[in-house]
Amino acid sequence: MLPRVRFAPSPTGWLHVGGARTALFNWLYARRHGGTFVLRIEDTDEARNTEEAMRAILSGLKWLGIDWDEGPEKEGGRGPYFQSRRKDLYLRYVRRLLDEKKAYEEKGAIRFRLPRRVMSVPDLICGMVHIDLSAEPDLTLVRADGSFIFHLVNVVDDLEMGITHVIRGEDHLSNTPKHLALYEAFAAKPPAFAHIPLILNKDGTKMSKRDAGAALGEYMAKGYAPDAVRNYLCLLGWSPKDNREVMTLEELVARFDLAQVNRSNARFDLDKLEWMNTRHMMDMPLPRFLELARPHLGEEGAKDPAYADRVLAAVKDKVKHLADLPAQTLYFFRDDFPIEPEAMAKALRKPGAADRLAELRARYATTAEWNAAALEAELKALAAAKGAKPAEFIHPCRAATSGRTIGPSLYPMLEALGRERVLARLDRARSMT
RNA sequence: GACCCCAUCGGCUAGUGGUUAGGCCAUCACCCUUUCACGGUGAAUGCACGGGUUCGAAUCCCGUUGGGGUCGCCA
Repeated sequence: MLPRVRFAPSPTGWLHVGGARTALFNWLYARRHGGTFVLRIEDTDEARNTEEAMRAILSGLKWLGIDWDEGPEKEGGRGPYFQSRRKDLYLRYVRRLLDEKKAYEEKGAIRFRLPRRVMSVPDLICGMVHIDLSAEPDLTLVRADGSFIFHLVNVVDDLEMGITHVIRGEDHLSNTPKHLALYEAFAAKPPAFAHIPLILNKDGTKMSKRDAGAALGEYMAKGYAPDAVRNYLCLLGWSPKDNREVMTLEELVARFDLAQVNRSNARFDLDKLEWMNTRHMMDMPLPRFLELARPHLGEEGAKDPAYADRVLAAVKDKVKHLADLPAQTLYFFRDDFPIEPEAMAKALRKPGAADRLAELRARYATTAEWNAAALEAELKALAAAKGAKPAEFIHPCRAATSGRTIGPSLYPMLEALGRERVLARLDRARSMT
């Protein structure tokens, strides 16, 4: 039987990295085994649910490349996929428990009689876990106001939706015996459970929604590559066991399985995510980079899309975060870009810089082919002819054309800027040396 | 507090009785170099502790300590 798994967030806040990774593991498991990934919205807490949070969760999942086979915007045979629209169903299950005296009413609420014995949870990751329910208080299923409690709806939905594997955070492990008791009361076969370790903050405390860096939206806004965030998240609690770290989506799908999921919690390490991000930016094909980067360029990029793409290609291997793009590429789009003090001091105000810029300007004015290779050959030939090191031309040229001391490789940068801009800027800079 | 899970460099991890305990991030040094990066080489740093089992434990068992989680009419 092909697996059916689900991610069941409650729309009470933004998607956080822990939830994102849980979704990812479920999705990966489904894709790896040709199963079905269901997205179910657990909106039973009407007071705290927001439409905004719902949209944030969906867009976060999509951003990570996670699609669902059944769920919101994609109705399947087991819907509806919002718990707020399944109340009749829950009521039927509760009535049945009431009829069979397995539940009772108390102060208007309905409570489930927990079996007072040791329950065993066969967990795919933690092994067999025995938990004694003898001292546990009965489980409330329905509030006095008639709304339903998580444990009830979660179990009923997993049952009704034919979920075969419940992959969720380890924080649910201790509650699982109660869920098992519910399955038993419904005379139903429970799904397999796999409790994955939690993601901790850098200081080892549990990462929760409000912690710094916990919201996936932050990474989306700062312009991380989803390929990198997804890859990094997978490496928290899972390992392909062969020292491979940088992997594409396809590679992750091909390698992922529950058997290689760890039992111990992992800390979120921003430094490594940064590294992973630049790695992915450099490794990814240009078309993919353009697709991710274009939206971050803003108005400047929209004026001349072809030029914008050339700019992006030139800076691709140097970008840390896509959100930095507007500031980082300002000089490509505006002639009134600032000349940084450091560029002024270290390059333009050097003795002989003005002459070099003039010589280079003359040379570039007549360069036949305006491309990186030709520009490099011209500059080096000029340097050799003047008995100077290429660097003595390179640094003033970079400062003059970009106003900065750091940036992409010079020749591709000049090629992208185009002859007209480069010559004008070399002229302008001479008067500032 | 009770119960549950966990424990290898600072972080993420490989390792399932015999290894010089490996890789990646971060750190430091050097090399490469048109800047910044990238890349390369090297360094430093680890099996939480105590008992067992065994010819032999990072690996198996028990305990201690530490960390995390759960005990809601939150999910």
